[in-house]
Amino acid sequence: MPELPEVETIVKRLKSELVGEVITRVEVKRAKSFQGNTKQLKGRRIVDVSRRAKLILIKLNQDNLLIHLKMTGQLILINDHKRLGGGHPSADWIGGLPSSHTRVIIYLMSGQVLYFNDQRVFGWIRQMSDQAVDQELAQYGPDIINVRVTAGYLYQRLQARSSAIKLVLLDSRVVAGLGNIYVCDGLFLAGINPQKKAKTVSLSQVTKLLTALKTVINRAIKLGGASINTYRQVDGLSGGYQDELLVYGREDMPCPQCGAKIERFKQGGRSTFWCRQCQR
DNA sequence: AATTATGTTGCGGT
DNA sequence: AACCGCAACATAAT
Repeated sequence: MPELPEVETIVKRLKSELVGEVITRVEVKRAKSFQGNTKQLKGRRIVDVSRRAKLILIKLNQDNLLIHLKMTGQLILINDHKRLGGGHPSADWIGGLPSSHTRVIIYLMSGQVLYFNDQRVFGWIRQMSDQAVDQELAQYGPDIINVRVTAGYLYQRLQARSSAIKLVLLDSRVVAGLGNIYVCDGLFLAGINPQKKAKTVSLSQVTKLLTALKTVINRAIKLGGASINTYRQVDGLSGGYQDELLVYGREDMPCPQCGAKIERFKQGGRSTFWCRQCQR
């Protein structure tokens, strides 16, 4: 899934394209992917698009559409059946649209069409009231790039946890927006062993860790996210961070700092990539 | 055929 | 309570 940088990239583009648009029709091709009343949504105006954690919030003049892309969700916007921004067709998205992975199609008054593709069908679009949205979002800790996340805050939260630092960073109740890619790369950049118990990470290490996490996150935002597998930007093109990965997905390749082999092992059922020389 | 996959939730056991 | 491993969701690629 898209992690924070990928969702942020999508949201920025959607905001500039969709604010002021009016929904003319919502077509649900897979019931599990959409919860709401499609008839009610007809005629609703999009007043804002924003991101919180890894969620996309499309605010309407009444109600909201809250979207989670989970592992394989894509939001691709087509203008009059031409891909936004032009360019020639490529392998940058999964087939023509709608594709066999298209789960929901949102038609807009201007003629633009928003496709929600989701190969694995873990993602969803939900029509929700303001109150329901607040309730849903309240369970998340602050975003990793929120100014409220200071080294002091993070240190305090880590102190309370005896599990491995890698696993605690993936806990969205502590900080939101981080996923496997950026946690692996952030821990590498900070020189911290992913297996180190969270409560044993010193304040100066936490300071370094926070800087490292923000560095990789902001770099990835600048590059339009990491297209490892199915992630695509709103125009269907790939991001660029996949070409700058430090350790994620680089098992057996040389460490960018010391040249030792990057290793992989499982934590919480998921792959952790790291350099045992550089991360202590 | 088995393993892997950017996420999250929930269950049972310790 | 905190923590852990594992399964579940559903699909495709290697």
